[in-house]
Amino acid sequence: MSVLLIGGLLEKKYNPEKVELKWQKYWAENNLHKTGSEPDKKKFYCLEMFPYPSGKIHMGHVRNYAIGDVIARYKKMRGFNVLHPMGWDAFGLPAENAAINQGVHPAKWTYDNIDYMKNQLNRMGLSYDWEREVLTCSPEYYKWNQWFFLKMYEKGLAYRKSSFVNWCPSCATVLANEQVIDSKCWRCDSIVVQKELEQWFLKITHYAEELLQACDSLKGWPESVVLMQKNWIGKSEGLETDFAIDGMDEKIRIFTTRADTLFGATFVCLAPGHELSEKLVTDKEALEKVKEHYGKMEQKVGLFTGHYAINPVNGEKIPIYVANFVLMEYGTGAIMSVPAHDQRDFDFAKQYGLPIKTVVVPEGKEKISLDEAYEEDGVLVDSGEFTGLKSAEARVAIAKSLEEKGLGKRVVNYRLRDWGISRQRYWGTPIPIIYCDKCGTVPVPEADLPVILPENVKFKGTGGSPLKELEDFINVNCPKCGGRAKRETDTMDTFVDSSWYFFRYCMPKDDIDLTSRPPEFDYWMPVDQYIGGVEHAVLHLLYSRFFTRVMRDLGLTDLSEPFENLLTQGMVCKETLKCPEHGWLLPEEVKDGKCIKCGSAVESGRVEKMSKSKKNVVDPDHLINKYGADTARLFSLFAAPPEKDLEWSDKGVEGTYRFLHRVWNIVYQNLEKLKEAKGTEPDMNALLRKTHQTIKRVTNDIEREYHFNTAIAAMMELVNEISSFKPKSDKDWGTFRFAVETVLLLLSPFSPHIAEELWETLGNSPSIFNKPWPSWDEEIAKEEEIELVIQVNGKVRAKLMIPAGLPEEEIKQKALNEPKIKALTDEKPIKKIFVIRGRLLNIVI
RNA sequence: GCCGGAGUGGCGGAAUUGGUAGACGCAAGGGACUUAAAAUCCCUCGGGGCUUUGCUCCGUGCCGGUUCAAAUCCGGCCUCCGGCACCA
Repeated sequence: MSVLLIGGLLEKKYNPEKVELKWQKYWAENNLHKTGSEPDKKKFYCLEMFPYPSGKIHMGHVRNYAIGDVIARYKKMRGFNVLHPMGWDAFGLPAENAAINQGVHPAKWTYDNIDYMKNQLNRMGLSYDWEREVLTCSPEYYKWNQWFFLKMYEKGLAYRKSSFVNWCPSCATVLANEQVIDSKCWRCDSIVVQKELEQWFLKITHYAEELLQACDSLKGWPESVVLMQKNWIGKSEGLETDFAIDGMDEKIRIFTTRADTLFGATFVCLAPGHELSEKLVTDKEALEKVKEHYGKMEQKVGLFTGHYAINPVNGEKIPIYVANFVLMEYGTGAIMSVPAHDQRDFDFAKQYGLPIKTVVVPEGKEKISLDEAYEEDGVLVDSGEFTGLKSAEARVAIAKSLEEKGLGKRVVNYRLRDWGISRQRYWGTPIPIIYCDKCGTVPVPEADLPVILPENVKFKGTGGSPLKELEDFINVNCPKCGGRAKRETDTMDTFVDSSWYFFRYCMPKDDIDLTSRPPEFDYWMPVDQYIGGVEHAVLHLLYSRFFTRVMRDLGLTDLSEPFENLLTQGMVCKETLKCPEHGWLLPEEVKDGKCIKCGSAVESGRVEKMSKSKKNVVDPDHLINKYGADTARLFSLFAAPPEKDLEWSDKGVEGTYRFLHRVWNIVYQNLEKLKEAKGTEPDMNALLRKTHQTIKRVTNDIEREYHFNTAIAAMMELVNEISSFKPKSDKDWGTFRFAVETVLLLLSPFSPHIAEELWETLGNSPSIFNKPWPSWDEEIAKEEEIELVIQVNGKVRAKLMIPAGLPEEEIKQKALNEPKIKALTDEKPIKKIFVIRGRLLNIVI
C-alpha cells in the first residue's frame, strides 16, 4: 500500500469499506474466530439471542450483536477461551405467510433470508464461530426437539388435553394471544372465537415452585426481569373448600385467598367450561351464550343455574351462577363471590341484583360505604366465632377450622399455566405422535426419529396446515400393533426450538447426540453472558430455564440455570414525523417542516421505537455502506449505555465517524516518526499518565456493567490529548507511539477493522486480537498534583493545586492561608473542617 | 387497577462509596485556512445579575426532610415509558 505525499500532506484517506472487507477476509481465512480450546485458559461463553430470519437485520440486531461482539473480543484479549456462536430461529409463521402470499416455499424463503442476513452479520465484522451455527429448521436439530418431547412424554411431562384456544375461522388456525388484536385476527380482521381443541402441553407447572425459588439465585440478571418472572409464575396461597349443592350429591370446590371473607359469600360462580355448568344448567343455549363471552373483558355475563350451594362455615343457602369472568384454568374453575370485598363480584351482584354482605370493616370503623367493594384487610364483623379478628388472623383461623372439620385445605396456586405447544401450522417441528384406533396415542419410537417435515406440500390461501392434506405423511403403521394409524399433524411452538439451542452450540454443527451426556456441556455451560431484547424477559427465558431443568433431570447437565449473567438491551428509537392527514412520514416526505403531499405542518419530535409502520427506521445496509461497520458499531455503543433505550441520531453517527477519521489521521500524519519510534521506551510525561489512566478507565467501564459509552468517551479524551501533544524528542515519540498503540488496542473490540488496519500500518504483525488487553501501572496513572476544592459552609469558594498525598494538617493550613478564604473566615470562629482526601475540604463557620 | 423503571443544558448522555453538577459527543455562535465551499483546526457554549478578563446568586420533575455537604439517602406528590391485567 503506497502513501502519496501531496503538498506535504498524506493523501491516505480512511476508506472504511476497503479496510473492513480486507480484514473480514483475513479473519475468515485465518480462522480467527474459531472457538478456543487451550487447556490452561478459563472459558467464557458469550451469547446473543439468535434472530428470526425475517429478511434483513434491523438496528436492534446491530445493537445487540455489537454489544456481544465487544464482550467476546474483549474476553478473548483477556485470555479466555471464548465461545461466541450464532444461528437462526428458523421455524415460524412468517415463512408460511410468504408461501401463502408469494408462492415461495417456506424453506426457500427461510434459506434465502439466512444467506442474506449472514452476509450482513459478516459485513458487521462480528466474531462468530460459524462452525457451530444452529439452524432450527434442519432435521439434525429438530430431531432433538422430538426426542425431548418423547422423554417428557415418558415422564408424564408432555400430555394432551382439551382446552380453549383463540381460533380464527377464516384462517382456520389457532392464534397466539399476541396475534389477537381487539378480539380480531391480526391477519384478516375476522372476529376471533374461543374454540375447544385437543392440544399438547408441556408440564412447566411441575417446576413452578422451583422456578420461583431459584429466581433469587439469578444474581447476574436485571432485577426487573427477575421480578417479571416471579410475577408471571404468580404464586398465591389460599384455601380450597367445598360448597355442597342443595338437594344433590355434588360439591363445588372453590379456591380463595380471602378465607376471612367466607361469611360474606352471597353466591357461587362456575366457569362456563366447568363440568358442573353442563350438569346444572338445563338451558344449553343460554350456556352457549355465556361461553361466547368467556375470556372477554367488555362485560360480565352470568346465568343462574337454578341451584343453590351451602356455605360450609354458616350453612347459608346461596345461588349458583355460571359466569363468563371465572377462569377455568386457574384454581378450581369455581369461586365463592363476596361482593362486599371484591370489585368483580360487586359489579356482578349489582348487575344481577344479588345481596351484598359486609364482613370486614377498616379498623376503628363500624360500617363501610356500599359504592364499591372494600378490598383491604380490616376487622371481621358478622362472622360468627371469628368476629373481631383481624383479616390476617382470620384467614389462618378459618382455614384451620375448616381443615379440622375436613371441609377444606390450604393450597398454593400458581398463575403459571402449562405450556401449550400445538400449532396447526406447517413450518415447525412435527410432534412425534401416532394415533392408532387400537392402541390409542403412541409415541414414535426413538429409533424412527426424526419425523421429517415433508417438503412436497401445497399451500392454500385459506391457511390451516397443509400437512392435513398430505396422505403420505398422515398414514402410517402403528409402531405397536402394525395396523393402520394416523400421524399427529400439529407442529411445535417455535419457543421449543429456542429453549435449548444454547446447549447445542457447545459442539460443532450436526455433531450432537443426547443419548449420553456430552462433555462439552460440562465445559461450556452455563452461558456466562447472555444478551438480548427485554421482550423475551418472560417467555423465552422461562422456557429455557424449564428446559434446562428437564435436561438436568435427564442427566444431561448438573445445572439448573442456563444463563449466569443476562443483559437486556434497550430499544433503538428514533424521532418520528407525523402529518395530520397522511399519518407517519418518511424523512424524505417532509420539506421545510411540511408534508410534501398536502403541505400541512408536520408534527415531529416524538421518539419511538424504530418500526416500519412509524417510518422511522434506519437501514443497517445504508448505514454500513455510507460509514462502514466500525462507525455503525461504535455509535450504537456510544449513544447510550446498553440497558437503556438508544435514540438514533444521524448527526451523532457523523460525530463517531469523525472520531475514527481522527484516529486514522493521527497515524498517517505521523507515520514515519511513529515507525521510527518502534522499540523506543515511553518517557514519563502527561501523555503517558493519561494513557495509563485511560487503560484503567476503559477496563473498569467494561468490567463495570459494560458501560461502553463512558469507555468510548475516555478513548476520545485520550485521542484529543494525543492530537494536541507535540513530541520534541525521540523519547516523546516513544510515548506518542505507546499512546497510539494503546488507543488501537482499547478500540479494537469496538471498531475491530480500523484497529486491525492501523495496527498493521504501524509495522506490527496481525492480528491485534492475538495481543493481550493492555494493563495499567497504578503509579504512572497517579496524578502528581490534585485540584483541591475549598468550600465554606458547603459552597465552593476557591480552588487550589496541591501535591497529591499531602498530609491533612498541611492541606488545612494551605486552605486557611488562601487569601479568599482568609477574608471569609476572618474574625469568625471555625466550627469544624472536613477533609475529603484528594478532593475537597469544607470549612464550617 | 397492580408491579417495575425513568425524569439532569438546545439534544444524546457523564458524575464509581453522599464530596467541584454538566465528562464525552451532537447542535449552535465566533475565528483561522480557502478565490469560494466542503473538510480540518482553534475559541465560546446551563440560566440570571453586577461595578463584566472577575465576582455573585439560582439551577439535576415538584414540595418537604436528614447531613458540614444531596442529582445521589428518606417521606409525599407530578409526568412519561415498560410489564401484567376479571388469576378469586
